[in-house]
Amino acid sequence: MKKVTLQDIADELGISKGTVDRAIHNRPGVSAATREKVLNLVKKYNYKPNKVARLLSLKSKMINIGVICQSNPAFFWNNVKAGIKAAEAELADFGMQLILKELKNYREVNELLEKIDELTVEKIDGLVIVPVNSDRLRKKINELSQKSIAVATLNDDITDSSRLFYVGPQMRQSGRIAGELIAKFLRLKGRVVTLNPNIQSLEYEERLRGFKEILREEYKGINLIAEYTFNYDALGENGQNVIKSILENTGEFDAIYDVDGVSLYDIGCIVKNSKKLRNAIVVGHEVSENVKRLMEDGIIHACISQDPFSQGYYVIKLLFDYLVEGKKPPFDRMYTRLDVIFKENMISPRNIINSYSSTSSGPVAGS
Amino acid sequence: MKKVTLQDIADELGISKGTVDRAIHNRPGVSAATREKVLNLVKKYNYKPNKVARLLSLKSKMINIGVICQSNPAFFWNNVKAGIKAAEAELADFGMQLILKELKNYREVNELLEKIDELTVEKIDGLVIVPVNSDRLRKKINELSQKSIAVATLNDDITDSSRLFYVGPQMRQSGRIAGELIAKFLRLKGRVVTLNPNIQSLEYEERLRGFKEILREEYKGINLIAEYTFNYDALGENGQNVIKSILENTGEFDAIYDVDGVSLYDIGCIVKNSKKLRNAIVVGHEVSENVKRLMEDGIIHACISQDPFSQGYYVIKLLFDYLVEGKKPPFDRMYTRLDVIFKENMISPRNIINSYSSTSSGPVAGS
DNA sequence: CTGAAAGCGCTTACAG
DNA sequence: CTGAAAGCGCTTACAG
Repeated sequence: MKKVTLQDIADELGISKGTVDRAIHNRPGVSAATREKVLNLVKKYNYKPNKVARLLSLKSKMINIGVICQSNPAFFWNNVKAGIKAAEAELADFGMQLILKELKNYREVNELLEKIDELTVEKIDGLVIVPVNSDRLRKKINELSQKSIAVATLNDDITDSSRLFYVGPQMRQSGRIAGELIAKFLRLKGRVVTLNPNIQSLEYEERLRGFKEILREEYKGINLIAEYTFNYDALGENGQNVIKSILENTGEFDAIYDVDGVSLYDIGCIVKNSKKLRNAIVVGHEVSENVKRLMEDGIIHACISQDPFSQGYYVIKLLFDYLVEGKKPPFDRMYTRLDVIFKENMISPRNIINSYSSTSSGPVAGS
Repeated sequence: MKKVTLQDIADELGISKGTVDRAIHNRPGVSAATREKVLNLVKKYNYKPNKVARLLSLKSKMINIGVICQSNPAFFWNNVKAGIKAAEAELADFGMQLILKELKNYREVNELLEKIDELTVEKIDGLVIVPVNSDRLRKKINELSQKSIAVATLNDDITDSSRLFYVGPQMRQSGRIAGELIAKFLRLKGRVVTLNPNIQSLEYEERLRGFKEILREEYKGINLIAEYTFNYDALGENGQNVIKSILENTGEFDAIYDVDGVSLYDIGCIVKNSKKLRNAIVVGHEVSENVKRLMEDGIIHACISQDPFSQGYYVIKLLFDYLVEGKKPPFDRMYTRLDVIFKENMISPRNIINSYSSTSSGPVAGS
């Protein structure tokens, strides 16, 4: 009934706990014969080292994790950071130390490489980054793994690199959801316009691909009548007016899919303030406080959220597990939930456990 | 830089760690003067006892938690149990022992009371139940708290009892979401029929209340043209035919809201197999494998899920925290997420972190 | 290759 | 009211 301990196994074999420990963790300095005897008993009793004891005794060697994350848009990355902090709070007692850096610029490889170098000077065991698609970064990641610094990617991925695992959304799927929502809001028949960000980003490309794919495959009654591609930020002050007149001059349509995760509020305002557009159904990504207001108004019908809190939380937890146990996540790509957010399930009451704080290190209540 | 320990504080004051420990945890046998000195330093250094060390030393006194949960419908309660098991796996090393009992009958107070008595014989520190609305149960809960057994309610609540906290859904809100979904699927205009379970249940009543409330307040274009109340199970073999003919004879309508969480598949089948009903939009609660199939077919448009995994997971985590730290959850009612499930975000790939297993005791991958 | 011992940071009988 | 010591279960230098 009582759980088997290291001591029990040592006693039964008449050897010391030290040796049992060495055998179990495949450390050098145990004879093949002894190792086998130990492993047999371990299997027989299904012995698992007690984690609490293990972590306590491991405390002497702190584990350092460096994180470099984005800062914009704040409504999104603040939630990611909240997740990171929650994991930090939990794991501090387990011997983890976190160094968090934020990028000033949006997806700029030079700044990213600089910060990586700053962190490696501080002797880190693991690193979390939001990668950009760059060969210099690829090379850097490979260098790091040479030095056996484990690298995890967060929110976006970089192919053909030696990064250990990815935590983030299923990008294409999130565009497919957008397609399904619009199709169902239109009772399977209608015309839609997409607004595409003019930024090179795997995420945006994949969303759009997913959106088109599902309309083509399953919702043939929905016509994609126009795609407008522009860099909303670059339009500056005039942005709203420009987009407004483009949309108003598009002819009849029923819905707008806004592909990026930053312009949704502005697009919503355009629709709200235009008699002609007022009845268009708007679907987009990520819920900011401003977006919530437009959902209250009924202007934005639904949003797809990629659970930023969990992204931050789990990338740290998983990396820590790897560094402590040598245990890789079960999948190369660990996907976070894609939540469909309506007015009535916008997470607002603070007592929602979307994640929750606890002694024994559960997630902390999200933003 | 280094974290302050009990020893550090003891050294600085020239007293023993034992005394510091006693002062911090408000245990008897410390002079007021000493206690004050200690607490001052604790505040100064913002000292928090190391959890890992604490739990390891606490191991001697195991904490026993009894859980009595439902078994039907299995597709729902299996997920709840998966959450319970995940919490158990995590907390076993922290000194928690779980005794899980399942009820054979659906919400039957006698069986529940029996099981409670069985558990109290085994000396439990905490108890989790799915309550029914009964004065005998109320009395029993009060008895238990007299004996300082902490009781938490799961999935359903019981008012005016001394239960410590509730973990489960926001019932009324989930009916409101159903209303919003149907309204948006119908472009704010149409006729709806509700199917109400003929079972006394706070949950069902509240859902229906929420549904009607939101139609009245916000979606005035949606007409509730009929409410059918019946006990689907009691109809037996003929159930489908009976409901089918009722629905077919109802006159024109556009959508069906199925209020309970068990009949959804059957209702979907009825709609699927009836020419007349085929175009009705179906919205309901909880996603079983069968329901998934009808979502694939496009028969069921969307489901509302109350995150059964988290219900099981967090009720255990929170209760354990209370028993170990004496720390009550921040809210009397801790709500789980209400997820809106579409075909494209049905959680199926196993690498979705809807929760995830980790060393340091994160949630385990849900079902 | 193996053992004995010290240590991780906290808690708790046991003495005084 | 307070201290010294043992213990939770594992890991790791240090000897041999």
